[in-house]
Amino acid sequence: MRDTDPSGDLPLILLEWYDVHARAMPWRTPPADRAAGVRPDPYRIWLSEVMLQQTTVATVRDYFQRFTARWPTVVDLAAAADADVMGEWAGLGYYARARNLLKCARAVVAEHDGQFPADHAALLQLPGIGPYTAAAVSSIAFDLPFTVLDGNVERVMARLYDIHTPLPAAKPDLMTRAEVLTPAIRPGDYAQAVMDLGATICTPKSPACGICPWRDPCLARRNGTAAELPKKTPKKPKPIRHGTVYLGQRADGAWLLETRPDKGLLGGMLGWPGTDWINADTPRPTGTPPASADWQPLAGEVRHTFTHFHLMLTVIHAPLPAEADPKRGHFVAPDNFRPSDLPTVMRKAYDLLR
DNA sequence: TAAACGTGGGG
DNA sequence: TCCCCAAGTTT
Repeated sequence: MRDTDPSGDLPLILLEWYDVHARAMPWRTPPADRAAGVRPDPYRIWLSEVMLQQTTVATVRDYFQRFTARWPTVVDLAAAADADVMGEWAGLGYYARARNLLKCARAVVAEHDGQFPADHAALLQLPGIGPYTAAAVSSIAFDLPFTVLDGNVERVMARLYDIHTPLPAAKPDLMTRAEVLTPAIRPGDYAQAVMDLGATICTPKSPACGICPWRDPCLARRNGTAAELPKKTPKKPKPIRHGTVYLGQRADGAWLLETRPDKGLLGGMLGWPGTDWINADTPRPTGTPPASADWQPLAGEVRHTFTHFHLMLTVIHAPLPAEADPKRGHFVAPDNFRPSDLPTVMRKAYDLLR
């Protein structure tokens, strides 16, 4: 019976699987605790969800621990200095998330009395909270019946219903299917269960269909198409860009750094002064250094790949005179300089000099 | 709608 | 080495 008309039992089957197989995570309230009445902390759910955007669980763990140790509540985070939050986020990527994280924390304090609203529409109005995160916080933190649609859920739905429309065009259809399945009971556990299923069983390559709790109703498994779903529109090739950064250090050890403008690539992050990064097949002549000094290029170069281009970075360094008055940037005393405050591409330039 | 926006790990 | 991928949002 369930083979031919399984729709009514699908959510229940997955929740039973989740009760046994839920992965432990620092921000997660296990299903047993949740059943005993333990409520998740909306601050920690929100923080983890923002960190998890386009980022693996393994990468997020350490950042989450450091953030919650340093800023235990949203009120603490709202009071933090911008540079401290950006420095703590360094290396996680997609730095607009960190800028919006602070804006959101301050909005929660200013507009919601320091408490995240248990209201999907209100959450959606906050900076950095889009359709996914609003649904995730609503369901996981407040157990409201909203449906998350992330990469995992898209993949699971595409396979469960054998949908061959390529992403992102298929999203509305996948969302409708996901919404129909979302149960009125335990929507928070259910949301995490579908994502866990996608992360551990219904994986992008070689899915473990044999041990999947939804193996019987899954149409793609029945049709042998699971491994090729979801279809995606082809990606555009990445061009190569070239640029130069200037690593200047005074005799007292202070480094010449700049805080990048809030908009654009690495916005709001600490970095080395340098040239624009220009599309080219070969390196460009170096630009104008931030201060007069005996600049010398380093052997080798920094290679780094961003979302939409490859970068070849020439690194130039110089000792700076004590009276140097740079046109750009500011000096950071060695006691205040943490290489870990730099975004990865800038840290690579520092590592090349070391 | 499409492009911009990071990084590290796995195959 | 290279390509794909990860619990997306903003413009």
